[in-house]
Amino acid sequence: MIDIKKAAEKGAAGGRSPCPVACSLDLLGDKWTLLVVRDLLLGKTTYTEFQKSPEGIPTNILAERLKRLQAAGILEKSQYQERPVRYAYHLTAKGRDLQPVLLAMIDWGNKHIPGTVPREQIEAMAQQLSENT
Amino acid sequence: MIDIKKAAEKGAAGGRSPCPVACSLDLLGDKWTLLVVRDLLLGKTTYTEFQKSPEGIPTNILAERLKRLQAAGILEKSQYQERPVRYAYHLTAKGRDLQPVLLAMIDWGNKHIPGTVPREQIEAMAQQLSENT
DNA sequence: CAAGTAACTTTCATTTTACAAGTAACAAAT
DNA sequence: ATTTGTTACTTGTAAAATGAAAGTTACTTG
Repeated sequence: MIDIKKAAEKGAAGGRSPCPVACSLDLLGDKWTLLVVRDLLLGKTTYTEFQKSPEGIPTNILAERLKRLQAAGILEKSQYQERPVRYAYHLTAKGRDLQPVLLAMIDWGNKHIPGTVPREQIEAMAQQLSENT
Repeated sequence: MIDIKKAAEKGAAGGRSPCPVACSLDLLGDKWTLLVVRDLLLGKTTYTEFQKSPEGIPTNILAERLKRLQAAGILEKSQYQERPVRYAYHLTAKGRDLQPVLLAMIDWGNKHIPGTVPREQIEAMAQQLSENT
């Protein structure tokens, strides 16, 4: 028998357990973090763009999440101009690898929550955003 | 142009926005809910089994999450014996449809968080649990 | 020079979470 | 028959996270 408690004693990535789901949730398990990742996958790059998303993320939460995601290596922050100084956020490969998680959530939402925007329409938005860059 | 703000006015499923990701997170976006779903997918069925998982979910949180997931139609609670009264929890079809989300998180965790239990080993555990029923 | 914009930070009331202990109903052991 | 154990919770409370609003800094535009 595989004893997950025993395996936990070794400790994986400092998480609650060595379960990949638990470890992922330690980083992504809240109401806002994956929405920021969603926006990044859609091609949004600036603090203000994230704020403008329809869910209305509180500005202090946004700042904290961006720091955490950067510390976790999911996104990178870069200054794209001086005077006035402006920053752009982009997903790393590690961050882009979260796309399957988001797609699975989109498919589940579309199937089980009536009135949700269909995946094709979301993919069309991503297309539009990357075009006007 | 697709105006997501306008679409939000119609309101989908009472969520923050009509985005399927946002709506899913309204229900699943925390550190514990998807761990309960994970346990259910692994074949665990009782309150005590959920409690015994290595992450150590607080008992009040577990009770609240089970109620929420039941109210959302993700799981069903049934009494499987009287004297003493005992309950079993099982996923509905809606709940089982969350498997792709969990699998995507497992794959991401395995790839990017060192020391996490590999998917094959988790699948083997699910097999074992369903065998001794 | 007043108003506006981007990117935050700070403050504080409210909500959620975590930890511990308690309860009820029954079963098994001494 | 009484103590001990098990299942399935509920209650209380301190600590942490969240949400809403206002403030800050740096710079541009009218």
